[in-house]
Amino acid sequence: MSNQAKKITPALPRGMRDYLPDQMAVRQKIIETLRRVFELYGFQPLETPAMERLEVLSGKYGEEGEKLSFRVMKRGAELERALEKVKAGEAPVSELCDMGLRYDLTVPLARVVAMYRDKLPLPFKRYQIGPVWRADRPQHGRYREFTQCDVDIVGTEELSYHTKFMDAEILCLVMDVFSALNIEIDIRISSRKLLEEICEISGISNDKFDDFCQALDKYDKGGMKLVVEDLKLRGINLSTQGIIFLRELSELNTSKIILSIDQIKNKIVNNSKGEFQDSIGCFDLKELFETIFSLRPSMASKFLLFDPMLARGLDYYTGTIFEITTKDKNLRQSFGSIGGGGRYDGLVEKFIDKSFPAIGISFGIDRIIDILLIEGKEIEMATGGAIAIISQSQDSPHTPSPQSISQAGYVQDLLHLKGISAYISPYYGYRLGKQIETAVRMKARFVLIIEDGVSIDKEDVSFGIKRLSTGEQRRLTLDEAVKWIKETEQ
RNA sequence: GUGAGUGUAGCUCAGCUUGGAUAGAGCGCCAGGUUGUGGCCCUGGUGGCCGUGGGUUCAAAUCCCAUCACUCACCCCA
Repeated sequence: MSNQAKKITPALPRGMRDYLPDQMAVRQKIIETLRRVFELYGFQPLETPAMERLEVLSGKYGEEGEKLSFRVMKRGAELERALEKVKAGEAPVSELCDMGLRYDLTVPLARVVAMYRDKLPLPFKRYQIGPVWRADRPQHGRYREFTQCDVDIVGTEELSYHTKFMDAEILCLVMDVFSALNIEIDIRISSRKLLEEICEISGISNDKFDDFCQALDKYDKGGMKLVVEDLKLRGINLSTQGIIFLRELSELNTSKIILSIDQIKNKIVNNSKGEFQDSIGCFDLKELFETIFSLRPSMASKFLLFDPMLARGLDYYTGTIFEITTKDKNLRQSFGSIGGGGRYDGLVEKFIDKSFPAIGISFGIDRIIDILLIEGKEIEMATGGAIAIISQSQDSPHTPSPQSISQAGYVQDLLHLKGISAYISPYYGYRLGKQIETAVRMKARFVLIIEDGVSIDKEDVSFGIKRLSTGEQRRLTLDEAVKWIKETEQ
């Protein structure tokens, strides 16, 4: 009966993926590398639910983020009631939903800090790895469900020096992570405070700041011309002076970082008509770069860039911002950024009446994996267990004798006790070629052959053990086999 | 949300322009060659509502319309 029923098409939700065992091996290895670095720096793991109450999520990401959030409908009677209200025009459609899938891991962290502020040590250094969801249109390197790996420090205003130090610590960690992964990257760094100052001097009002940032973000793609055009589209007409100022900034040679920050400071002070005596953005950035240069001199000069044109999209950033891309231009073009983050001092304050300085980085694990695979970096293959137990005898076709099976079970149990993964071939009793072929396909590293008429309860009984990667076969006792298997583990 | 492209076997694709008889290939899968030890080779076999619905026609994988799905670009980002 059931086989006549209409079949359900096996398919995934758009933009979401399965990770098959081979892919999982790669993922787990990379995640392991990251985790190791995080723990070296003293970060602790955290997990939070996939769903959050809608009010926790909303109002944190900006208009675009709002649109791209997956929402979850109310249920039961509550849904009925909301439906009535919406139909009657008494409530907006959004009234039908009360929860949403998390859009990133930063807002949930802010919620956690707000909820457990008395229990958590400050500064709170945590990492979190898990899926986030965005209702984007998928493209290469862009998914609707993807794994984010966040490392954040939530500090306390009482420790004012450490508060500044946090940014440098996060950036050092980023450099260490990519060194461990052996990926060549650039870290572009700027500051929202600097952008605010630039925005003001260019003659753009404060309420257009987000538009200004998003327009500025276009610089990478189409230069100053595109930025000006984009600003126009957003209803911002720059004064000639403003355009000249921005052009000067964009053409600034930033190869000498500290020097160029000083130059920008001067430009800001000069262009401000006496409004600015100094630039807080520049001051902070200079301090940050100097700190990193003293912590990790060689790495810093290799990876760090100062980019006054960097903007970043999320609303909640308040200070230092940065973005990670590969040095390889093609990869950079096709994947975009593989990580990014910044300072978000005001986020916890959206929940409670206390503010916590905080900074974090988000690694785009999926893109990092894609890049490692493209670059052909060697990644350990999955193994489906050390040893497959197969039978030489075929008592009656495909039906091994109870005696033969109990021998296999006995051997398997002994191997397990010695910590060797071992399983009885699903084709146990089929012709040998078939059993070996299957063992290869199931990614076993060895096969052990139970021969006809062996009494295996004797101490010194030996078996044919074949190493599948080389084809080498030896006759060994179980102890010797265990030794061989362990030797060949890398 | 806007624009473009693609849907044919488990997978990658050919065929479509110019409609015509049992819709092909490679890979995979299954069986055998192999009285029993995988990968190579050879032989045979399995496998298709040609995305879905409608239209044109004596006749549609092929032409037209609609629809859905996927891919790419924009947007935005990880």
